[in-house]
Amino acid sequence: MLDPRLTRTELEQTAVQLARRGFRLDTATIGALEARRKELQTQTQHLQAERNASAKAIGQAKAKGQDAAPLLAAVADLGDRLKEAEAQLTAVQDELNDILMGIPNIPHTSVPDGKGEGDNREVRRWGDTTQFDFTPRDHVDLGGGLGMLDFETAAKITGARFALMSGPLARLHRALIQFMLDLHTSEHGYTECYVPYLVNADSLRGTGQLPKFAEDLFALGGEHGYYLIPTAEVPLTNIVRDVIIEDVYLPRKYVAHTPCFRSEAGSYGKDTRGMIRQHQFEKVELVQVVRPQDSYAALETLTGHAETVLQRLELPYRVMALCTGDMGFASAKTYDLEVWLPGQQKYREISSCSNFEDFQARRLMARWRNPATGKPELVHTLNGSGLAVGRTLVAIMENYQQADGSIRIPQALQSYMGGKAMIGPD
RNA sequence: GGAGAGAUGGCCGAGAGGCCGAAGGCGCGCCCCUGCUAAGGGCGUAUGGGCCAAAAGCCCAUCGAGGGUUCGAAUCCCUCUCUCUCCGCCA
Repeated sequence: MLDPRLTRTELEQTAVQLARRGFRLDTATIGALEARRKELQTQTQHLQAERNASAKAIGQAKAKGQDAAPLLAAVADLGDRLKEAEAQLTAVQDELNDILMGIPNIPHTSVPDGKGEGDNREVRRWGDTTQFDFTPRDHVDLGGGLGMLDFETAAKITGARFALMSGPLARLHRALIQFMLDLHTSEHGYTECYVPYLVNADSLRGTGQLPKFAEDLFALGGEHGYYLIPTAEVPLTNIVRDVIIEDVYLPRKYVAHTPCFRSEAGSYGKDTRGMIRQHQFEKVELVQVVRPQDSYAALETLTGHAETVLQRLELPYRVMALCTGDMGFASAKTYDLEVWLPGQQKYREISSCSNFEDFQARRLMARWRNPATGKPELVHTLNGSGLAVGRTLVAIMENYQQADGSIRIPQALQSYMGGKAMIGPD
């Protein structure tokens, strides 16, 4: 959520900044609602003050044994008028709040302008694209050939967009998770967390998935109304919801491995082949909660932490600065990491690292006590995939494949694979 | 699933229709006193919001959440959430 002060006093300037990302701010409606809100709030508070004053007077009169009847008569209709005013105020505030909750974050000045994916800017590139003296296959053929990756059986068990892995490939998938967690905890200073995979609506509102993106989520029926997490960002970032953090405890750096569940509504013909886009996938997620003045430096280091995973695995990638039109709803600035996939002859997204500034913090009421002012102020939140495990597995399969369909195991993972250096058809 | 108890400020804890944004204590901050080992005194110490150019000031809201009763609710009534104890069940 944006600072309501922006839509109260700097409405036009805010509209200009939001237009950069293709969002049209309805300034006429907001301006009118704000004027109405102000009027109703003033009126309501006057009536409340009147009620408080007369209630006090009645109490004092009764305490002195005086007749309170005339005082009571004077406020006879006050309750009704107050109730009416409060109802109108609530209605306007709700309407305004609905609009406010649907406004995306303002892009940082360093974010390149653009409409979509094609306007993203390459920041740097690491490694050369893998060369083969045979025609490289994609992970679906490779996994199928090994008999360790099976989409048909997964479709029988559940449906489309699920995968069944088995044997050494399933172990490699698990090894990746252990490797990433060990790297981030022991070398990058993150605190490992185990978190709930089911969350309530408040948590999803806090990080910005609700109310606008309900169709992307899997919702559980029943009395609880819980949702399956689309990313560990939700439980990890919500650790600091409604919390005032003392300065000495900043920055907070959390890492968790979780499954992620996404309905992928609206992506029907996209990436239908293989493990790239699944309803369920594993991800190791990095979250940082930092002082506002530190958040842009933190975005660079956090992105670097995710890059380290790719470098240790010796997977070629590039870093893209997302343009204004391609950024997520809550983000002020995002870098995507794209890994080279020989099967597609393309760079594909494997991590997304974002600075949300105070956008999430405001919804979360996540604050720190600023020693300079002594007051609670909003923190800045960041997160990034470190990395998407399924896609990392795909990248390893495709980049480390041999002519015979076997797959070499990257050096960094061999200790997690019981010393094995190769996955072959046996 | 059954039975019971509870939720008050940074923490502990009182309060049982008006004098309560809330006693008292602890902690924390500032000031004073005293130098002889560890104390004494004073003051202050929640959050969000409105009016205002801003400050000051005034006002509103908040005692787990939401509704209700009342001129007036931390206090009475209803619903929900969470915590604890006992029993059952369970990985």
